[in-house]
Parts: sequence; structure tokens; C-alpha cells
Amino acid sequence: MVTIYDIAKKANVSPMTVSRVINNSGNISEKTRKKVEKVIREMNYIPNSAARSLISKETKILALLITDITNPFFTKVARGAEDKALEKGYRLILSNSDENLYKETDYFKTFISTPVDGIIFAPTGDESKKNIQLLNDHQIPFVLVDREIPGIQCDQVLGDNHSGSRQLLDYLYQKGHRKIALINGPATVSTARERQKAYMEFMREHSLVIHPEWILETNYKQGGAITAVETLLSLPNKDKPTAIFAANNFIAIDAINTLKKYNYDPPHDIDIVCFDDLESYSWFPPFLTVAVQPAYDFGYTATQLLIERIEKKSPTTERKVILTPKIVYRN
Amino acid sequence: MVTIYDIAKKANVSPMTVSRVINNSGNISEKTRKKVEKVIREMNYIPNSAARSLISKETKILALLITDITNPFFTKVARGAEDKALEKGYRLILSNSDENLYKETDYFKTFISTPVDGIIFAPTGDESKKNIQLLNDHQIPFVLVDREIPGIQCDQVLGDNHSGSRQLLDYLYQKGHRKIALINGPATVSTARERQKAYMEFMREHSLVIHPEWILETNYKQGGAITAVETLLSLPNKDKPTAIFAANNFIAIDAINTLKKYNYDPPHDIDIVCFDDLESYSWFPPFLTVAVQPAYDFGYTATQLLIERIEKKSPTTERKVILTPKIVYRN
DNA sequence: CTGAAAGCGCTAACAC
DNA sequence: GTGTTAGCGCTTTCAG
Repeated sequence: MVTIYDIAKKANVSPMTVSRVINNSGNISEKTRKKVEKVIREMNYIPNSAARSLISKETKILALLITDITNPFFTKVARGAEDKALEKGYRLILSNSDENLYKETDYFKTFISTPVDGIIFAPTGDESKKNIQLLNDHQIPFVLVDREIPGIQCDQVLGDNHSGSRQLLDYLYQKGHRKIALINGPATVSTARERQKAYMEFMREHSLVIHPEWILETNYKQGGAITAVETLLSLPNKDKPTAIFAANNFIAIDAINTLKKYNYDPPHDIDIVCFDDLESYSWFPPFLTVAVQPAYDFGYTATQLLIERIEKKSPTTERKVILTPKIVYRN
Repeated sequence: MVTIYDIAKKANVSPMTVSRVINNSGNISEKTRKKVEKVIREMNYIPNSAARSLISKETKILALLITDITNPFFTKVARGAEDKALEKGYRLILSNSDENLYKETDYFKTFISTPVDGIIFAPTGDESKKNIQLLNDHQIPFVLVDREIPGIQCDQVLGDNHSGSRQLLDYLYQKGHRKIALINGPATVSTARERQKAYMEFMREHSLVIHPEWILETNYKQGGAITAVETLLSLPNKDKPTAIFAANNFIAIDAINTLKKYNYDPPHDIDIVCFDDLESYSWFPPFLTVAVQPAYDFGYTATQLLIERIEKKSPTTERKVILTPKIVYRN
């Protein structure tokens, strides 16, 4: 292994000078800098990050904990985060909590015992508050993405669930739908609550009946909404919704699938809209109208905030960035 | 920060004794062990991994580089790898080369400058050979998953493309198909070559005409095979295949989609089979017969091999593990 | 502008 | 069974 001592010897300078050249710190004459740089290249020197970390207490590693690695939404968040991290000289560890609070806890413990400089994460729900305590105890900076937690003040990057929901509902309304069901994620997740709030508000504003059986709580994972759809279909015809507002992409897919299974032909007989894009799925008819969130930017921005926080370049007050979804009208 | 010195002082032992307790190394009396462990718990001591790495030259970090993070196949590989890594006390960095050789190179450079103990990766193609040179130069252990590279001897975990292909083709043949097209991945990827080889062999064995226009080379990414399908559809009716062997899941989806677009009704008029499962996609008709590879085991096993290699517990000779796909007959 | 000394937290090697 | 010493590769501090 080549160390700064090796290159110091060969360049006839002190190790300290080499260190300064590497870190661009202190003043160095152009001549010695050139000389040292040359030797560094010749000897293929690579700084030892462990030795650096030992002194600086920094690992240059960030962790991104998402709740569903199979969801393209989060996959894009990951890409954004990775790009920003690399750009800033950090490495990104990507992990998956599977919407499971305990897995989340486990990961946090790992991030503490083998430290990371900071964490970007989508909490599994409001109960993640306890896990955040862990992070605070160990002074690990973190940023929330996609989901917020009541009572937690921190940097966060969120979608505008309210306006997105309203636009989707408005689209349905314009198409003539009056019986609109909501198949939602868990009430413990902020995005679900906000989408529901927007739904209630919209229905009331338009004097539409809010049939309690039209509001169903499921989860955001693949296959999680199938029974919910079946429940809707089992309603007597007069109470059956003509449209479904699916809180995320996977719920929409469950809806399409289940409807087809029962010989419906969405979106013609029952219309569907949802949050997040359907990607590859959308190649199949029906093509849904969706609220596409800038997932890549979620990750990119959150990582930016985190790094600023780590490097003490951020204001002491927490920042909440709201990213607006884009409604893609189809069909 | 609590160090072994702090806990040594409080427990009235030497730092070395603490170190021994932590690492379960050397002989320690039950009494002192208990005493030290108690203090460790009380003081919430967490070992400093940087200091350890400085001595051991190990980072306890593994990198997994896959070629397409949006493909559920690789997503499952990642899960398997992560589980094994965590189980063995390693951390996993997940990265995505996007089927791009240069991104692969960049990642390898990162893995060298901020070192990892080893790398599991699916090469973007045969050209990755050059990148492997990089790894060898820096003595970084690695394991190949899913794809092999001619002339590269190393630990690897691969699928049985030959038998999987034959079983899929046989299924089509049994159903009466004689005009079978192959939409393949890039010839620079070993899996594509093997699938094609099996195809050629099968066709010849069954004295089926191999129409050169039935063999199309595309890529493994979403949307990559659309024009290939269109090409097939533009053939005169008598030359048009009645079935398509899609080399992976995304190609199959492209096929279904494109066929539907041109008012075909797969799999009734044109049948389709493919490698890897279609996951969520399969909720939509048509339900294809597919060769499901044990993706999770790909990752799990590869990581096992890698860790054994890192910890010098593996035989000097390279190991090649072949995992058999399971044919799921549907429709 | 450059260098020498000390020490980050830990463990290998050697005492006792 | 336990302790002492030295040093991993680097940077901070203080001298020159």
C-alpha cells in the first residue's frame, strides 16, 4: 500500500506537505505542488479513507432507506439520491424497510453501529417517531422523503398531495363521475392522510355524497388492495362507485387487475386515477390519468439537504421542500 | 465518544482486555468478561469501525452492481445479497450500471478509491473484461452473477439458460407451434448467447425452419424490443411466427404491448414465453408461461461465495454455481 | 511556505 | 489470564 510517507520520500518533502497537496489546504508553492502531484500519479496513490475517518469522524457514506424497493417510485428516488451523493463525494447505501417498522429499526441500528454520516428515509409511518429518537440520540443527521411525521421537525422533501389529489378528482368530476371511491394507503402514513383529506374536502365542496364504504384503507404494497376492490364491487349497484381514486400506483394496478378479473373493463365502466406513474404497466390498456411525482428530484433534493446539514452549510431552521406532481392526462 | 479506554478505566482493566472481550479473542476469565460487558452496556459503547479498518484493512462493505434496478429480477438479487451480507456482518452498497459499460467502469473506480471488501456484479457484457482488469490490479475479490464472461475464471452464480430455454421452447412445440421467433438480448451478454444457442439447437433437433428474420437482437431494457416486434409483424403472413421466445421479462412485456397495439390478442394469436417472472405485469391477461429464475438465491449465493473468498475460506479454485429456473406453466 | 510531533481508536505482538 | 508497547495512515497543532 502506498502511503503519504512513500510519496513524501520520493518527492523529497514531508508527509505533511503531501497531505496539504491532497487536501488543497494551506499554502503550497506551485513548484512543490506540481512535484508532489506528479509523484502521486506515478505511484498510483490512493488515500486511505479509514485513516481519514479516524480523525475526521466522517465516513462519507449516506444511507437511503426506502419502504418498497419494488416500487418504481422509490427506485427513482434512489437514482436521484445516488447521483447527488456521488456528485458530492459521498457513497450511498440503499436499503429497503419493506413498509415494516421493525426492519426500519434494525437498519437504523446498523447505521449506528457501522456509522453513516447521515440518513435519508421514507418512514414506514408515524410510529417511526421512535426510531427517530434513536437517530437523535446518536446525533445522526437525517432527512425525510415523501412522508412526514407529526411532531417531527426536520429537513424534508414531500409531494404536494393536496393539489395532486384535487386535480385527479377534478379530472374525474369533469368526466361526469359523482360516485368516487378512495382506496387509500395506511392512515399512519402522512401521504394517505393528506390524500384522504383532499378527497373529503373535494367531495364536500362539490356536494357529493361521501359514502363511508367508498373509503377503504389498505397498504401501498403490491397486491395489498385486491380485497378492497372486491369490497367495492360487492356493493349493491346503486351504491357502486363509478370511479376509483387509488392512492398510489400499486393500488391502481390492483384495481385494474381485480376489475378485469370480475369482467369489468376499466376505465370504461369504472374509471381509475392514481398517484405516481404506472411505468411499464401503462403499456397495457387502460391508460390511466395519473399524478406523476418528481421522484428523482425527491431523492436528489433530499440528499442535497442532507449533505448541507452534514457539512453545516444549512440554516439551523429546518427546511420543508414541497415538490409538485404533474398530472398526466391519458385515455 | 466512548472508547475502549473509557470503559477500561471504569472496569478497572486494560484497554486490551476490553478489546478481547469485544472480539471474543484470547482467554478471559468469566468474571472479568461479565464485568467488562456490563460496563460496555452501561456506557453504550460502540466500536469505531474506522479504527478497526485502519488496522485490519477491511471495510466490511460489499458492493453489488446490477445492470437494471428497475427489473424485478435484479431487485430480488439485491434482496438476497443484502440478507446474506447483513447475516455475515457486512454492509451492502447497491448500485446500478444501467447496462452501460462506462457507468460500470466509474463505479469500479469508486469502489477502488473508497474501498469495498469485494464486489458482486452482473457485467454489462463481454467488454466488462477490461473492468475486471481494474479489479484484479487492485486485488479486489469479486463474484459474477447472472452473466459470465468468456475467458474470465472466477466465482460465479449463473442460471441454467440452456435447460430453461429448451423447456420453454418445448412448451411452445407441444402446443403445436412450429414458427417460433426469438427476441434476444445483446449478443455481448452471455445469457443471450446461451438462450440463442439453445434455440438454434432446439429448432434443428425438431427439424424446424430457422428463418433468419425470426432471430432478433435487442437489449434487456424496458421498451428495447418494441421495434423488433414490429419487424416481426411486418413479415408477410406466411413467414410470420406464431410464437415468440422472449429472452427476458421486459422483452416479453414489450411484445405483449406491441402486439396489442397492432390489434393482436396474445397469447391466442401469437404466443409468448420468456425468462424471468412478469410479477405484477402478470395480473393482466395474458398470463404467460415463463422460466422463473431463483433471483433471490442468485444474490444470496453470490454473496456467500464472495464473503468466503474475502475471508479466505474458499478453495483456491473458482466455483461456478448453476441455479435452475423453474418453469411456471400458465394459461 | 514547510516540517516535526502527537494522537485519532484500535489491535498484534509480546511481556508478565 | 491480563497488561504494555507500538503502530496502522492520516491530520491537527505548533514551530520554524
